[in-house]
Amino acid sequence: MKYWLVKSEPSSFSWDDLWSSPKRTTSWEGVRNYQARNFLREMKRGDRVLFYHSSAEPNAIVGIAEVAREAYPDPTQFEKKHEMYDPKSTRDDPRWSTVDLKAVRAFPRPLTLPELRDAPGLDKMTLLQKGSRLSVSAVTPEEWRVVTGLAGVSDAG
DNA sequence: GCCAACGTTGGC
DNA sequence: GCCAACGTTGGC
Repeated sequence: MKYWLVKSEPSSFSWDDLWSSPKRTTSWEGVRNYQARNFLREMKRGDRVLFYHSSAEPNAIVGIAEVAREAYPDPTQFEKKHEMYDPKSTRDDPRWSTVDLKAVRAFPRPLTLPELRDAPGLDKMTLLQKGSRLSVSAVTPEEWRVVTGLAGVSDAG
């Protein structure tokens, strides 16, 4: 099992939005960055995913989700009227992928960006790198252990 | 609101 | 293939 992190601006889609979705699950549509897309394509059912609120008050990891469905073509790339429509993508060779994410558990409290920056063992974490804008990133098992430890949760699900 | 950092586009 | 210009992200 691998570990990941996804960012979302809560003003567009928050942890609470995920939690209140049918089956606590949503399709993670709209990723339009190749590196992030490649990570989506690597995800396996059951992989664990940290859910991060960006441009938020506070900026923080707020919960754990899991991969409920592995990568499939992002339908929004074919919808002409959709904001994320990509005229260069074809049905034969879809350019963009999405996965389904399911909320597993909320953190007891948000684990804020300053706390993450202060934590020993997270200095290499993609989220914390200067200028990192990647909306989907890989998390190492050690980083996962540190983050869930700080949050005071086990990963029992 | 500012602006550094980044990814993408397009002219050459 | 290079790289300047541009648009976007996202912390502050």
